[in-house]
Amino acid sequence: MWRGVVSGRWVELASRPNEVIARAVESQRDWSWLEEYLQLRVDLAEVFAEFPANDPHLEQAIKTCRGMRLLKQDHWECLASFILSSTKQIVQIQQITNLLRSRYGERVKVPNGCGDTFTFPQAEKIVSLTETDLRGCKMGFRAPYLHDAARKVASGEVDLKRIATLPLVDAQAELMKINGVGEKIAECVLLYGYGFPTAFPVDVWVARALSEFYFKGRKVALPKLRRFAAKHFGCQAGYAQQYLFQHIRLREKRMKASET
DNA sequence: GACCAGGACCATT
DNA sequence: AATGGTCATGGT
Repeated sequence: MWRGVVSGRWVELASRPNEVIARAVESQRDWSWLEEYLQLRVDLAEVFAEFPANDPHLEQAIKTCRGMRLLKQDHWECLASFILSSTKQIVQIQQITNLLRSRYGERVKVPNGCGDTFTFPQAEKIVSLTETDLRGCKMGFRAPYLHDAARKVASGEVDLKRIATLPLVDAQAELMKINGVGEKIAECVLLYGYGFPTAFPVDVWVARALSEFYFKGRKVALPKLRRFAAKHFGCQAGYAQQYLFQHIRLREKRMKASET
């Protein structure tokens, strides 16, 4: 079960075979905001059909991560979250974003008995904060990066809506105008926030997976990995990336669990 | 205490 | 085009 805030509303999700059970605070006559977030109209079979043929690692990933979908997250929240992600563990990223929410977000209605819940603070709100405020949320050297992003987004110097209309390379260059946003974070935002299907972020986990699966375990430099991915994974490379990422991380978790 | 975490940036080669 | 140091903070 998952609880969170989507489009400013509290929501609880439970997954069942071939369906999702959702609960909101007030009755919803229109769930399109959630269908968009979960990308429920995407036909996974059509996505997998675009994967390279005869790739046993992708086939294995499809099995271990069955049904997994890419989300379409809020542009600003996605950008800010990935700026905060650099060389941080995922649980720590959640800790930082939760601090930001509870201190500077807006409270949302929750069902009786559920804990306090807040929206992710808007760029305009982040701009009004000092670097000390931001460092107080445990983000360390990422504080000036987040503030620069908030300033450029709030002022319109970086137009997050317009980025959706650009070709991939131009959209990436636009995001990289922000201090603290390099190729990897830009590709994350393009994939998880905008749904560019060929965006292929290469983080430490994906780099490991690519090296192990496609380069016989040799250490391969990032630019070379990116070039390989661009030609090997095709027009749904983003989905391939997410399946490889989740596949290798689940395997790691199982390994650690069996050590004890 | 060393080492690493969904990196970016800067200087150097 | 690639390598190395640095940045803050917390977990193992």
